[in-house]
Amino acid sequence: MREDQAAPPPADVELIGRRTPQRSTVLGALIGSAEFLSAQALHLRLLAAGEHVGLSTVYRTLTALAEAGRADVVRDPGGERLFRYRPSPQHRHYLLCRVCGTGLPVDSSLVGSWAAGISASSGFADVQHTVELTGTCPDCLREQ
Amino acid sequence: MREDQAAPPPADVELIGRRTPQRSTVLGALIGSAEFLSAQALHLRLLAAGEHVGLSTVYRTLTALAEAGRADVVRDPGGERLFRYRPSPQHRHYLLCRVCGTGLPVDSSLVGSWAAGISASSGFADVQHTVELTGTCPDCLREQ
DNA sequence: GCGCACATGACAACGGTTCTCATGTCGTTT
DNA sequence: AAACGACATGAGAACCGTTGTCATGTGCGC
Repeated sequence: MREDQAAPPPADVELIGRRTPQRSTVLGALIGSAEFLSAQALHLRLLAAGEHVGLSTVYRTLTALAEAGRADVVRDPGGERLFRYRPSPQHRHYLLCRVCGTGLPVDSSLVGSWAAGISASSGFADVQHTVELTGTCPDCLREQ
Repeated sequence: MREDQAAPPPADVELIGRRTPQRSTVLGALIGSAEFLSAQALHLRLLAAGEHVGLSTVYRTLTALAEAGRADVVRDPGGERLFRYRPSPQHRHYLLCRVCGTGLPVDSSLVGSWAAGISASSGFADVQHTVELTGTCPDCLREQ
């Protein structure tokens, strides 16, 4: 972790559903993080920053955000779900650092068209794809 | 499920570690299934077939198989791990039916070289990739 | 055949996520 | 401004896949 803990409440970012202090807080923390965060990690951050938001609420908010396409979700090797705010509405893929969690967006148009081709030639309908790249980022590599 | 329940003990397939009836049974069931199976589903199948193998043993065997590169592992949307026997030693990708679980191997050399390219240009080390395609297979599509 | 390291299985423990439900509050309507 | 109803919250329990524990069993090299 290397950025701010408690992001100020986002002024102009659209919330989902009702505007409540808790949702603003969760969304703010998510936006304030450049890394992928688990729901629990985000919850701990908020607690550490003195913000009292229930774990259930964190889960609910993150899940809703993901469903609305406002967050990217990824699964770490342990099966935990990691969230990251997505400013742009398009489908993205990331190269994720296994050590610090930093996510580097990568160009995946190639994978997209590959998946589309598979979809067409296989006869399968409604084909979705998930691509996850993991590695060790240069920073973390240096610190070993 | 559309194939045999209790596969006969595999005669000539190399086991991992000691040759025990339980491992033969688990491996046999895995080989006998064309679909991806969860550890629990496989365990249930064995019970239904009258084979008494402990759930722990099923997990241990499948995990060992996966670590040895003898099985492909995939995560379903719920986070559950699905296993499938891998006859050939190479890295594979599958297009998975969300309804029946059937896995269709797909040509993924393109993705492999794409990942290798990303790896080289990003500065990340030890880059691994997981690609999961899911859809509805023609059979299941027809039955709706 | 002996012995021991490895394997097994019943069960408990664990960790992430979701559910429950009583209470609180946003925002709209009068 | 007050009231109301639908939605949101949070503490804790429940859930579920998975892994650990440990006493007992057994494959296999000697």
